Amino acid sequence: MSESPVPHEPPIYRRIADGLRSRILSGELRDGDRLPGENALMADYAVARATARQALAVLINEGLAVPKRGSGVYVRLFKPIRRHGSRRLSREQWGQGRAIWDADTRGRPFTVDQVEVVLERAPEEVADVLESGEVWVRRRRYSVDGRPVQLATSSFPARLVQGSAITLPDSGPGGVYARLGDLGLPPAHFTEEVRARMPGPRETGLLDLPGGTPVIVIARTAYTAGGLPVELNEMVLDSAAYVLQYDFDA
Amino acid sequence: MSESPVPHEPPIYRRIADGLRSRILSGELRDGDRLPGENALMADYAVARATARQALAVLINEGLAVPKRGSGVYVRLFKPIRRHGSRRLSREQWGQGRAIWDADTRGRPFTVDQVEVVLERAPEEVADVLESGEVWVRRRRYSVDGRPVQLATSSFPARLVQGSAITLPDSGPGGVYARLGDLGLPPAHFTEEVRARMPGPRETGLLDLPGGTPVIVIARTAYTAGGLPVELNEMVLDSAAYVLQYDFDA
DNA sequence: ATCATTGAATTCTCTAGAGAAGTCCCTCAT
DNA sequence: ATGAGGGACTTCTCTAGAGAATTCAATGAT
Repeated sequence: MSESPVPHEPPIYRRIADGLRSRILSGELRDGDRLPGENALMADYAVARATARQALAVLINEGLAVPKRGSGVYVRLFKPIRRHGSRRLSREQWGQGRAIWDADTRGRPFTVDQVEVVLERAPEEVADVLESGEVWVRRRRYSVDGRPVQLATSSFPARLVQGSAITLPDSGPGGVYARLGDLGLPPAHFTEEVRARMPGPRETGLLDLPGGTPVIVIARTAYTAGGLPVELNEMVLDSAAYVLQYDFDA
Repeated sequence: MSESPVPHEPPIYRRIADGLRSRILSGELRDGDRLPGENALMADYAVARATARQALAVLINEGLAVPKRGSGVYVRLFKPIRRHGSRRLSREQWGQGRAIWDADTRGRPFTVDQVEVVLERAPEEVADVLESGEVWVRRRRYSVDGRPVQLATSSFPARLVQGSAITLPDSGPGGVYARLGDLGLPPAHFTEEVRARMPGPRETGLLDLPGGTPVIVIARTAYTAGGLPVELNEMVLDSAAYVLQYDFDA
């Protein structure tokens, strides 16, 4: 009968989460600070353990907090790496080029953790793009400051790169693009498709992701000036570690 | 003393989730299919309700499943909209331009749900980019097929656009970019910064997001040929609804 | 000084149960 | 046929409690 004027009072765990969130966003709790844990919330709000956990899970899920088992729950810091799509058009020449989000890569070199180079049958999507059933695949993991931030899987049409250093773990000076140049197939054009989603268990493990961190997935296709696809690079990025930047003209 | 040869047997809820996930990825369970619910899992695996819920939460969190209260948990479908960064260089002219991810926008027009146009003091980050303390702000929400997919907040330096149709809810034919052209300030260059993260409660509400869906945040700055910043557009996208595409030359 | 051990604190996993709230379909009266 | 009303089923929220796994600092032995 009675229409409730307030559509719905949020549940307890949500109100606890809201309180903590506003303390984080207001700056009262700062990067790396410790949040009140399960026990503290149980005492403060007189709720059961599961309810306190649920409140913390909300913040962890939003990426605002990171749980450290046996230690506590902490406010998460965000210091992303800036990744430029097309360097050529980048901000230097455009206005002061102020950026919205802070980001430093200064003096933090990438290191390659794991490399694997194998000849494989291409899965259907890859075969479609590269117009090749057999591909050389280079899988690697990149880290910054010892922290894994990106997985990359590059595929090359086998018939084009057979015998080149692209099929070796060490692709030589200048990397695979220099080798493609040696083969008379220098990439002239790139297409990047960007998605975001939650990681699967494999990605969570390889990137050592805390809960509540999505991944950015980039599928980059490189074409020669003649329009021939020569590489498909699928990258999986820790979204907390990256800002992508793309510059283009109208 | 004894090193466990198996590093760690995963907990029950994770094994249940793994089983369901592989049934989804193998194609046995398809888009829109109903997953075994709490009660079914309790019976099948002889676990408590909370454990069954935890298993389902894993999949929901990965974006593989969507819960429908009172009804069940369903495998999620993914039919993204393709958003092009620079149309000018797009795939049409480059190879066959096969795409990795399917996407259709064909015949699904955008509609604008909500529009708000106000004069505001610019927050610090915005003021920095636009070099203006006062800005006209246009907030709107876009939907496709009645489903909200994007929030957009455009800011314009107040002193530049004062008196133009940009300050009105209906910006006229050709939109705000046409109006900037009328003012002698046509945008010539764009910079887009792209991030991904989990949504806050406001965004979850406005975009009607199910659990486990990250958002993509794009901050786009438009510059005139002279390098003057004329617009900052902050967009929040349902990541399950979008694929971004960027094309550029080497 | 350095290293190993202990113990308290913390998160993580799980059980058992209950009621609220929403969905869906079948049945019955109109 | 159409609509209203139940009733079964489902997810959602929450309580109470217990033990495992991990972290971290203090203590004690070398």
